[in-house]
Amino acid sequence: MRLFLERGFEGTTVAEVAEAAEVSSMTVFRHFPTKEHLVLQDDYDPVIADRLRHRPAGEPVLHRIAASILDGLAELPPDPRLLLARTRLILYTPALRARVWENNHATQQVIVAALPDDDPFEVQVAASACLAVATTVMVRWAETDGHADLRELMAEALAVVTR
Amino acid sequence: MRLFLERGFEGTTVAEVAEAAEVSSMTVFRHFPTKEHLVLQDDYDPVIADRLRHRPAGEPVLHRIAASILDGLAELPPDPRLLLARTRLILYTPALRARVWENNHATQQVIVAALPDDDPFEVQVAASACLAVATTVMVRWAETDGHADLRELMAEALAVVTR
DNA sequence: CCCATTGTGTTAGTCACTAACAATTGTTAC
DNA sequence: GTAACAATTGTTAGTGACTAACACAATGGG
Repeated sequence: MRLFLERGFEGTTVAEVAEAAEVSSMTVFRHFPTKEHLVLQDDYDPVIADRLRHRPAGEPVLHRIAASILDGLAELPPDPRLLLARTRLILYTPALRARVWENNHATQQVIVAALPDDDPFEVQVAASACLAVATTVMVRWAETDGHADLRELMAEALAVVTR
Repeated sequence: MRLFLERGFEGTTVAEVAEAAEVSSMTVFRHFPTKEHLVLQDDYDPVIADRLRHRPAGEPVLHRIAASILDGLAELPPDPRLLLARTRLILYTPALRARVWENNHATQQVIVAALPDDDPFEVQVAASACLAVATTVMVRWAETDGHADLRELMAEALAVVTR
Protein backbone atom coordinates (compact mmCIF):
# COMPACT_ATOMS: atom_id res chain seq x y z
CA MET A 1 0.00 0.00 0.00
CA ARG A 2 2.84 2.40 0.77
CA LEU A 3 4.40 1.91 -2.64
CA PHE A 4 1.06 2.06 -4.41
CA LEU A 5 0.16 5.32 -2.67
CA GLU A 6 3.55 6.84 -3.40
CA ARG A 7 3.88 5.88 -7.06
CA GLY A 8 0.40 4.81 -8.06
CA PHE A 9 -0.80 1.29 -8.76
CA GLU A 10 0.26 1.10 -12.38
CA GLY A 11 3.50 2.92 -11.58
CA THR A 12 4.55 0.15 -9.23
CA THR A 13 5.67 -3.25 -10.46
CA VAL A 14 5.13 -6.46 -8.59
CA ALA A 15 8.90 -6.88 -8.63
CA GLU A 16 9.24 -3.67 -6.63
CA VAL A 17 6.65 -4.79 -4.14
CA ALA A 18 8.46 -8.10 -3.82
CA GLU A 19 11.78 -6.37 -3.26
CA ALA A 20 10.30 -4.07 -0.60
CA ALA A 21 8.90 -7.15 1.11
CA GLU A 22 12.27 -8.87 0.75
CA VAL A 23 10.91 -11.82 -1.15
CA SER A 24 10.96 -12.90 -4.78
CA SER A 25 8.19 -11.96 -7.23
CA MET A 26 7.22 -15.60 -7.39
CA THR A 27 6.46 -15.60 -3.68
CA VAL A 28 4.18 -12.60 -4.07
CA PHE A 29 2.16 -14.44 -6.69
CA ARG A 30 1.92 -17.48 -4.52
CA HIS A 31 0.19 -15.46 -1.81
CA PHE A 32 -1.84 -13.11 -4.03
CA PRO A 33 -3.24 -14.56 -7.24
CA THR A 34 -3.09 -11.20 -9.02
CA LYS A 35 -1.51 -7.81 -8.44
CA GLU A 36 -4.99 -6.43 -7.84
CA HIS A 37 -5.50 -8.76 -4.90
CA LEU A 38 -2.75 -6.89 -3.07
CA VAL A 39 -5.23 -4.02 -2.73
CA LEU A 40 -8.63 -5.61 -3.06
CA GLN A 41 -9.06 -7.80 -0.05
CA ASP A 42 -11.73 -6.78 2.34
CA ASP A 43 -12.66 -8.42 5.56
CA TYR A 44 -16.26 -7.32 5.84
CA ASP A 45 -17.95 -10.32 4.24
CA PRO A 46 -18.03 -12.30 7.48
CA VAL A 47 -19.11 -9.19 9.40
CA ILE A 48 -22.13 -8.70 7.17
CA ALA A 49 -22.98 -12.39 7.22
CA ASP A 50 -22.85 -12.36 11.00
CA ARG A 51 -25.17 -9.36 11.30
CA LEU A 52 -27.53 -10.97 8.82
CA ARG A 53 -27.98 -14.06 10.91
CA HIS A 54 -28.99 -12.01 13.93
CA ARG A 55 -31.89 -10.24 12.24
CA PRO A 56 -35.54 -11.08 12.82
CA ALA A 57 -36.78 -13.23 9.96
CA GLY A 58 -40.01 -11.29 9.66
CA GLU A 59 -38.52 -8.36 7.75
CA PRO A 60 -38.33 -8.43 3.95
CA VAL A 61 -35.03 -9.73 2.63
CA LEU A 62 -34.07 -6.39 1.14
CA HIS A 63 -34.48 -4.63 4.48
CA ARG A 64 -32.50 -7.22 6.35
CA ILE A 65 -29.58 -6.97 3.98
CA ALA A 66 -29.62 -3.18 3.90
CA ALA A 67 -29.75 -2.98 7.68
CA SER A 68 -26.88 -5.46 8.01
CA ILE A 69 -24.66 -3.48 5.68
CA LEU A 70 -25.44 -0.32 7.61
CA ASP A 71 -24.75 -2.01 10.93
CA GLY A 72 -21.55 -3.47 9.58
CA LEU A 73 -20.12 0.01 9.23
CA ALA A 74 -19.71 0.04 12.99
CA GLU A 75 -16.91 -2.49 12.55
CA LEU A 76 -14.81 -0.12 10.49
CA PRO A 77 -11.64 1.07 12.17
CA PRO A 78 -12.10 4.47 13.84
CA ASP A 79 -9.41 6.06 11.68
CA PRO A 80 -10.72 5.94 8.12
CA ARG A 81 -7.56 7.20 6.44
CA LEU A 82 -6.42 3.83 5.19
CA LEU A 83 -9.90 3.03 3.93
CA LEU A 84 -10.03 6.37 2.20
CA ALA A 85 -6.65 5.89 0.57
CA ARG A 86 -7.61 2.43 -0.60
CA THR A 87 -10.94 3.58 -1.95
CA ARG A 88 -9.28 6.44 -3.82
CA LEU A 89 -6.71 4.10 -5.26
CA ILE A 90 -9.45 1.77 -6.47
CA LEU A 91 -11.46 4.66 -7.80
CA TYR A 92 -8.72 6.07 -9.96
CA THR A 93 -7.18 2.83 -11.18
CA PRO A 94 -9.11 1.19 -14.01
CA ALA A 95 -7.68 -2.25 -13.34
CA LEU A 96 -8.85 -2.07 -9.74
CA ARG A 97 -12.18 -0.48 -10.48
CA ALA A 98 -12.92 -3.32 -12.83
CA ARG A 99 -12.51 -5.92 -10.11
CA VAL A 100 -15.09 -4.40 -7.82
CA TRP A 101 -17.96 -6.42 -9.24
CA GLU A 102 -16.01 -9.60 -8.78
CA ASN A 103 -15.65 -8.67 -5.12
CA ASN A 104 -19.31 -7.82 -4.70
CA HIS A 105 -20.23 -11.05 -6.40
CA ALA A 106 -18.27 -13.00 -3.81
CA THR A 107 -20.02 -11.09 -1.03
CA GLN A 108 -23.35 -11.92 -2.67
CA GLN A 109 -22.59 -15.61 -2.40
CA VAL A 110 -21.79 -15.18 1.27
CA ILE A 111 -25.10 -13.41 1.81
CA VAL A 112 -27.03 -16.10 -0.03
CA ALA A 113 -25.35 -18.73 2.10
CA ALA A 114 -26.24 -16.83 5.25
CA LEU A 115 -29.96 -16.81 4.41
CA PRO A 116 -30.73 -20.44 3.56
CA ASP A 117 -34.44 -20.11 4.37
CA ASP A 118 -35.22 -17.43 1.79
CA ASP A 119 -35.67 -17.66 -1.97
CA PRO A 120 -32.09 -17.67 -3.27
CA PHE A 121 -32.92 -15.65 -6.36
CA GLU A 122 -34.60 -12.93 -4.35
CA VAL A 123 -31.67 -12.85 -1.96
CA GLN A 124 -29.25 -12.62 -4.85
CA VAL A 125 -31.18 -9.75 -6.39
CA ALA A 126 -31.53 -7.87 -3.12
CA ALA A 127 -27.88 -8.43 -2.24
CA SER A 128 -26.58 -7.27 -5.60
CA ALA A 129 -28.69 -4.12 -5.37
CA CYS A 130 -27.57 -3.30 -1.83
CA LEU A 131 -23.92 -3.96 -2.57
CA ALA A 132 -24.08 -1.80 -5.68
CA VAL A 133 -25.54 0.97 -3.57
CA ALA A 134 -22.82 0.49 -0.98
CA THR A 135 -20.15 0.70 -3.66
CA THR A 136 -21.67 3.86 -5.07
CA VAL A 137 -21.67 5.33 -1.57
CA MET A 138 -18.01 4.49 -1.04
CA VAL A 139 -17.15 6.20 -4.30
CA ARG A 140 -19.14 9.27 -3.34
CA TRP A 141 -17.57 9.31 0.10
CA ALA A 142 -14.09 9.12 -1.38
CA GLU A 143 -14.96 11.97 -3.71
CA THR A 144 -15.72 14.15 -0.69
CA ASP A 145 -12.26 13.21 0.64
CA GLY A 146 -13.90 11.43 3.53
CA HIS A 147 -15.48 14.60 4.87
CA ALA A 148 -19.02 13.30 4.51
CA ASP A 149 -20.47 11.16 7.28
CA LEU A 150 -20.19 7.68 5.82
CA ARG A 151 -22.94 6.17 7.92
CA GLU A 152 -25.35 8.96 7.15
CA LEU A 153 -24.59 8.77 3.44
CA MET A 154 -25.07 5.01 3.47
CA ALA A 155 -28.39 5.28 5.29
CA GLU A 156 -29.64 7.86 2.85
CA ALA A 157 -28.61 5.81 -0.17
CA LEU A 158 -30.02 2.52 1.08
CA ALA A 159 -33.29 4.32 1.79
CA VAL A 160 -33.62 5.02 -1.94
CA VAL A 161 -33.95 1.30 -2.45
CA THR A 162 -35.77 0.21 0.71
CA ARG A 163 -38.43 2.84 1.01
CA MET B 1 -16.76 -14.47 -30.93
CA ARG B 2 -16.46 -17.61 -33.03
CA LEU B 3 -12.95 -18.26 -31.83
CA PHE B 4 -13.80 -17.42 -28.23
CA LEU B 5 -16.77 -19.79 -28.28
CA GLU B 6 -14.74 -22.57 -29.88
CA ARG B 7 -11.63 -22.37 -27.73
CA GLY B 8 -12.68 -20.24 -24.78
CA PHE B 9 -11.63 -16.70 -24.02
CA GLU B 10 -8.37 -17.50 -22.29
CA GLY B 11 -7.61 -20.22 -24.78
CA THR B 12 -7.59 -17.75 -27.63
CA THR B 13 -4.78 -15.26 -28.11
CA VAL B 14 -5.24 -11.83 -29.59
CA ALA B 15 -2.76 -12.85 -32.27
CA GLU B 16 -5.13 -15.61 -33.36
CA VAL B 17 -8.07 -13.22 -33.48
CA ALA B 18 -5.98 -10.83 -35.52
CA GLU B 19 -4.97 -13.56 -37.92
CA ALA B 20 -8.56 -14.69 -38.37
CA ALA B 21 -9.52 -11.10 -39.10
CA GLU B 22 -6.58 -10.81 -41.50
CA VAL B 23 -5.00 -7.88 -39.73
CA SER B 24 -2.04 -7.50 -37.39
CA SER B 25 -2.34 -7.70 -33.61
CA MET B 26 -1.51 -4.03 -33.43
CA THR B 27 -4.59 -3.17 -35.47
CA VAL B 28 -6.79 -5.12 -33.11
CA PHE B 29 -5.49 -3.11 -30.18
CA ARG B 30 -6.07 0.11 -32.03
CA HIS B 31 -9.76 -0.68 -32.35
CA PHE B 32 -10.28 -2.41 -29.01
CA PRO B 33 -8.35 -1.07 -26.03
CA THR B 34 -8.25 -4.47 -24.34
CA LYS B 35 -8.92 -8.06 -25.27
CA GLU B 36 -11.98 -7.93 -23.04
CA HIS B 37 -13.48 -5.16 -25.12
CA LEU B 38 -13.79 -7.62 -28.01
CA VAL B 39 -16.59 -9.24 -26.03
CA LEU B 40 -17.83 -6.57 -23.68
CA GLN B 41 -19.31 -3.91 -25.85
CA ASP B 42 -23.01 -3.41 -25.47
CA ASP B 43 -25.18 -1.04 -27.36
CA TYR B 44 -27.97 -0.64 -24.86
CA ASP B 45 -26.75 2.47 -23.08
CA PRO B 46 -28.33 4.83 -25.61
CA VAL B 47 -31.49 2.72 -25.69
CA ILE B 48 -31.95 3.04 -21.95
CA ALA B 49 -31.13 6.75 -22.00
CA ASP B 50 -33.68 7.30 -24.71
CA ARG B 51 -36.45 5.49 -22.85
CA LEU B 52 -35.55 7.43 -19.71
CA ARG B 53 -36.12 10.77 -21.36
CA HIS B 54 -39.61 9.75 -22.43
CA ARG B 55 -40.85 8.96 -18.96
CA PRO B 56 -43.17 11.19 -16.94
CA ALA B 57 -41.14 13.18 -14.42
CA GLY B 58 -43.64 12.56 -11.66
CA GLU B 59 -42.49 9.02 -10.88
CA PRO B 60 -39.73 8.38 -8.36
CA VAL B 61 -36.30 8.11 -9.95
CA LEU B 62 -35.93 4.46 -9.04
CA HIS B 63 -39.17 3.54 -10.80
CA ARG B 64 -38.28 5.47 -13.92
CA ILE B 65 -34.93 3.76 -14.25
CA ALA B 66 -36.34 0.31 -13.55
CA ALA B 67 -39.10 0.78 -16.07
CA SER B 68 -36.67 2.00 -18.71
CA ILE B 69 -34.43 -1.01 -18.30
CA LEU B 70 -37.42 -3.29 -18.57
CA ASP B 71 -38.69 -1.47 -21.66
CA GLY B 72 -35.24 -1.55 -23.21
CA LEU B 73 -35.43 -5.33 -23.36
CA ALA B 74 -37.80 -4.91 -26.29
CA GLU B 75 -34.84 -3.72 -28.34
CA LEU B 76 -33.01 -7.00 -27.95
CA PRO B 77 -32.70 -9.01 -31.14
CA PRO B 78 -35.41 -11.66 -31.44
CA ASP B 79 -32.85 -14.47 -31.55
CA PRO B 80 -31.15 -14.46 -28.18
CA ARG B 81 -28.54 -17.09 -28.98
CA LEU B 82 -25.71 -14.65 -29.45
CA LEU B 83 -26.65 -12.80 -26.27
CA LEU B 84 -26.79 -16.09 -24.43
CA ALA B 85 -23.41 -17.19 -25.72
CA ARG B 86 -21.89 -13.85 -24.82
CA THR B 87 -23.42 -13.87 -21.35
CA ARG B 88 -22.18 -17.39 -20.73
CA LEU B 89 -18.72 -16.46 -21.90
CA ILE B 90 -18.69 -13.51 -19.51
CA LEU B 91 -20.08 -15.62 -16.71
CA TYR B 92 -17.42 -18.28 -16.90
CA THR B 93 -14.41 -16.10 -17.64
CA PRO B 94 -13.01 -14.32 -14.59
CA ALA B 95 -11.32 -11.62 -16.63
CA LEU B 96 -14.62 -10.76 -18.30
CA ARG B 97 -16.71 -11.07 -15.18
CA ALA B 98 -14.44 -8.59 -13.51
CA ARG B 99 -15.11 -5.92 -16.12
CA VAL B 100 -18.84 -5.96 -15.65
CA TRP B 101 -18.84 -3.29 -12.99
CA GLU B 102 -16.80 -1.04 -15.20
CA ASN B 103 -19.48 -1.43 -17.85
CA ASN B 104 -22.30 -0.76 -15.45
CA HIS B 105 -20.47 2.27 -14.15
CA ALA B 106 -20.36 3.73 -17.66
CA THR B 107 -24.06 3.10 -18.06
CA GLN B 108 -24.65 4.84 -14.73
CA GLN B 109 -22.99 7.96 -16.05
CA VAL B 110 -25.20 7.87 -19.11
CA ILE B 111 -28.26 7.60 -16.90
CA VAL B 112 -27.15 10.48 -14.69
CA ALA B 113 -26.63 12.61 -17.77
CA ALA B 114 -30.08 11.70 -19.07
CA LEU B 115 -31.76 12.94 -15.89
CA PRO B 116 -30.27 16.40 -15.33
CA ASP B 117 -33.22 17.64 -13.25
CA ASP B 118 -32.91 15.06 -10.50
CA ASP B 119 -30.52 14.83 -7.58
CA PRO B 120 -27.40 13.27 -9.17
CA PHE B 121 -26.52 11.24 -6.11
CA GLU B 122 -29.97 9.74 -5.89
CA VAL B 123 -29.88 8.93 -9.59
CA GLN B 124 -26.47 7.34 -9.22
CA VAL B 125 -27.66 5.21 -6.33
CA ALA B 126 -30.85 4.15 -8.07
CA ALA B 127 -29.03 3.44 -11.32
CA SER B 128 -26.32 1.34 -9.69
CA ALA B 129 -28.96 -0.69 -7.87
CA CYS B 130 -31.05 -1.30 -10.99
CA LEU B 131 -28.06 -2.20 -13.11
CA ALA B 132 -26.80 -4.60 -10.49
CA VAL B 133 -30.20 -6.24 -10.48
CA ALA B 134 -30.18 -6.41 -14.27
CA THR B 135 -26.76 -8.03 -14.22
CA THR B 136 -27.89 -10.57 -11.67
CA VAL B 137 -30.87 -11.35 -13.86
CA MET B 138 -28.70 -11.88 -16.92
CA VAL B 139 -26.55 -14.29 -14.97
CA ARG B 140 -29.57 -16.18 -13.75
CA TRP B 141 -31.02 -16.26 -17.24
CA ALA B 142 -27.80 -17.64 -18.65
CA GLU B 143 -27.78 -20.28 -15.95
CA THR B 144 -31.16 -21.50 -17.18
CA ASP B 145 -29.61 -21.74 -20.66
CA GLY B 146 -31.96 -19.02 -21.86
CA HIS B 147 -35.05 -21.09 -21.16
CA ALA B 148 -36.48 -18.62 -18.68
CA ASP B 149 -38.48 -15.67 -19.95
CA LEU B 150 -35.99 -12.86 -19.68
CA ARG B 151 -38.56 -10.11 -19.47
CA GLU B 152 -40.56 -11.85 -16.82
CA LEU B 153 -37.44 -12.57 -14.79
CA MET B 154 -36.33 -8.97 -15.08
CA ALA B 155 -39.72 -7.65 -14.01
CA GLU B 156 -39.78 -9.94 -11.01
CA ALA B 157 -36.28 -8.95 -9.95
CA LEU B 158 -36.77 -5.22 -10.37
CA ALA B 159 -39.94 -5.50 -8.30
CA VAL B 160 -37.82 -6.63 -5.34
CA VAL B 161 -36.28 -3.19 -5.36
CA THR B 162 -39.16 -1.02 -6.47
CA ARG B 163 -42.00 -2.39 -4.45
C1' DC C 1 18.45 -38.67 12.51
C1' DC C 2 15.38 -39.35 8.71
C1' DC C 3 11.72 -38.22 6.11
C1' DA C 4 7.84 -35.69 4.43
C1' DT C 5 5.87 -31.45 4.03
C1' DT C 6 5.99 -26.78 3.11
C1' DG C 7 7.77 -22.49 1.64
C1' DT C 8 10.89 -20.25 -1.27
C1' DG C 9 14.07 -19.07 -5.22
C1' DT C 10 15.52 -19.55 -10.18
C1' DT C 11 14.86 -19.88 -14.85
C1' DA C 12 12.62 -19.72 -18.92
C1' DG C 13 8.71 -18.94 -21.10
C1' DT C 14 3.75 -16.97 -22.77
C1' DC C 15 0.88 -13.29 -23.66
C1' DA C 16 -1.40 -8.70 -23.23
C1' DC C 17 -0.22 -4.35 -24.27
C1' DT C 18 2.77 0.03 -25.61
C1' DA C 19 5.92 3.19 -28.15
C1' DA C 20 8.28 4.54 -32.17
C1' DC C 21 8.78 4.55 -36.72
C1' DA C 22 8.01 2.80 -41.55
C1' DA C 23 4.84 1.58 -45.15
C1' DT C 24 0.42 1.74 -47.15
C1' DT C 25 -3.89 3.35 -48.50
C1' DG C 26 -7.40 6.80 -49.19
C1' DT C 27 -8.66 11.74 -50.08
C1' DT C 28 -8.49 16.21 -51.59
C1' DA C 29 -6.48 20.15 -54.38
C1' DC C 30 -4.74 21.51 -58.37
C1' DG D 1 -3.30 12.47 -63.50
C1' DT D 2 -0.62 13.79 -59.96
C1' DA D 3 1.07 15.85 -55.94
C1' DA D 4 0.24 16.75 -51.08
C1' DC D 5 -1.89 15.39 -47.14
C1' DA D 6 -4.29 12.57 -43.72
C1' DA D 7 -5.71 8.24 -41.85
C1' DT D 8 -4.91 3.50 -41.35
C1' DT D 9 -2.01 -0.31 -40.96
C1' DG D 10 2.29 -3.02 -40.26
C1' DT D 11 6.90 -3.94 -37.92
C1' DT D 12 9.94 -4.16 -34.34
C1' DA D 13 11.40 -4.12 -29.90
C1' DG D 14 10.23 -3.68 -25.58
C1' DT D 15 7.74 -3.95 -20.56
C1' DG D 16 5.40 -6.36 -17.15
C1' DA D 17 1.96 -9.72 -15.24
C1' DC D 18 1.71 -14.30 -14.66
C1' DT D 19 2.83 -19.66 -15.15
C1' DA D 20 5.37 -24.07 -15.15
C1' DA D 21 9.15 -26.86 -13.85
C1' DC D 22 12.64 -27.92 -11.00
C1' DA D 23 16.05 -27.21 -7.25
C1' DC D 24 16.83 -25.94 -2.60
C1' DA D 25 16.22 -24.79 2.12
C1' DA D 26 13.55 -24.92 6.53
C1' DT D 27 10.40 -27.09 9.63
C1' DG D 28 8.26 -30.60 12.36
C1' DG D 29 7.06 -35.35 13.70
C1' DG D 30 8.34 -40.16 14.34
